[in-house]
Amino acid sequence: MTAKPVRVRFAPSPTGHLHLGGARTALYNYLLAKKTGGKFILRIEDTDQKRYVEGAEQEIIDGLRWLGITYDEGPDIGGPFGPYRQTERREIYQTHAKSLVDKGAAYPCFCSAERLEKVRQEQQKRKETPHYDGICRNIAPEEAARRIAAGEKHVIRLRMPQEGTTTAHDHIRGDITVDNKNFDDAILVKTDGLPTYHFAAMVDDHEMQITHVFRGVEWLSTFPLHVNMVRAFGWEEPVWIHLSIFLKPTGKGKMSKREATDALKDGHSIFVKDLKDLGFIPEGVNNWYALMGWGVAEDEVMALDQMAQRFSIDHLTPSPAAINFQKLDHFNGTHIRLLPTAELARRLKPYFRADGLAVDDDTLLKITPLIRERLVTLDDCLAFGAFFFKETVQPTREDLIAKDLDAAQSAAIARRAYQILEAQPDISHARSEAPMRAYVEETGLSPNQVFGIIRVAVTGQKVSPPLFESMEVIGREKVLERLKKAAEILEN
RNA sequence: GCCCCCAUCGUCUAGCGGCCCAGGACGAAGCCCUCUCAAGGCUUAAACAGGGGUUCGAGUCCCCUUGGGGGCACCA
Repeated sequence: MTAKPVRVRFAPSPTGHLHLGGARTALYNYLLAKKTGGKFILRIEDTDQKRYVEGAEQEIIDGLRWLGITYDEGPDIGGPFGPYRQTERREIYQTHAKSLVDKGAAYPCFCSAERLEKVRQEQQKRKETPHYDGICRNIAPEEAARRIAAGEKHVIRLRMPQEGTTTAHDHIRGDITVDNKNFDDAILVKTDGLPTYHFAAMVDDHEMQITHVFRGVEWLSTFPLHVNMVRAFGWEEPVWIHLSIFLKPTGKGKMSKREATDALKDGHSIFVKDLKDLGFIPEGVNNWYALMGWGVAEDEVMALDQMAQRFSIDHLTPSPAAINFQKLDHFNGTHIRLLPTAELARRLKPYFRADGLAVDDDTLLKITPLIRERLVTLDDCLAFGAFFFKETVQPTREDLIAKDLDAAQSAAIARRAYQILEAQPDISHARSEAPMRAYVEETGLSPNQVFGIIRVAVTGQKVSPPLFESMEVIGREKVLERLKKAAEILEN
């Protein structure tokens, strides 16, 4: 493939949360730019004032930043092809619309939305495909100019060819040929003077010198329309790549609002913001959705820079992909284990803090290697390590009783463990394990039974990081104290 | 209804006419390791939607059927 530097763009509309599909489109753009030494642009498509959501643009920016998908030009950082918000580019669209009208490739249409709606309903009643009836198509330019000058409300429509076919080329799907009679004369500029997506996107992609366009398959049906527009201008076409959508885990249909809520209850989400809050790390998240639609033969675990090296638009797949949250868990856990200890500790800290625990860095650094391979998400650290930061633990009597033993026997073991450990000069892993194993030997019980009692006594839970390492971190004082308390609980 | 797209293990995918009795990953099952839970190692089960062509030869090319998805707005 070409190593020529590309100019690519992610162009979301600020109408909701940044989700998986958007993030993946952004990622592929970013990857291609990095791979070729090109530029990646963020452009905000905010021409629909009705659907505009306050804060959505910021969420997109924050989400991309968190994911590590950085852009070279964008609304918040500027760039040589700005502005990067479409509402700030009105004049540019006006100019281009005028040039198209002058060429006769577009024309003003004075039909009201109400009339069009009526026409549409009548067509549907007659079981016809709804379409614009084209009555303004043949208004003489002079008359149109007069009506515009008189202040009559109008839109600008593209004069689409009414016969023949249009063939457009998609990089992963090949040629797509459609009969031109299936197309309406699409609206380019709305009554409010703002461009529609169709128009604004084509104009901006040209103005910003975009070489490759990644977008969702929802644009595939209007693809020939866009190509016609670009050709009407006489512009060079970019390489088009239509990415498939994500299906819900069952593979039947898109994720619904309800299913998104259910996923959240299960600790998963299709929204970037949630994923962050849920304790997923960008490395894991990126790796996960990158591979839904990009086929890699082997060695699937990759960081962003490795992905950029290996990325190719020739290995993108056209078929829709069902979301698999189990795989997200896998990638997340894998990338957590790949993090250097100090870095992981740094990321874990806020989760302990949020739980109201007094975290000291020294302890945090010691326990990080102990809990690391047990984490699927960052907030799992609480389940495995919260007790390290607590003064006391509250084991239940039930948990303290080992399998096949009774309370008195278990208490005796706790007492004996106390004596053995107290006799040691310190409670380091090296010092504690050997005598304890010797004791297990002596009793004829299983390590599981004996260590189980001590684990519950010392950590307050049945599942914990390795016992001896844990005791070393907890410290001699507290370990002995907790052992004694456990014996008392059992003896009552 | 009309138009367009898609189709390999349960899921994500490799495969771009012979290298494939189809490879990897997640998940599942079993074994090993083991103080719990994990992590790790090994092993197993699991797929070319169906039918026609083209070709010496098809998962790979063409057509049809079926199934799935998307679109048919002064929304993106």
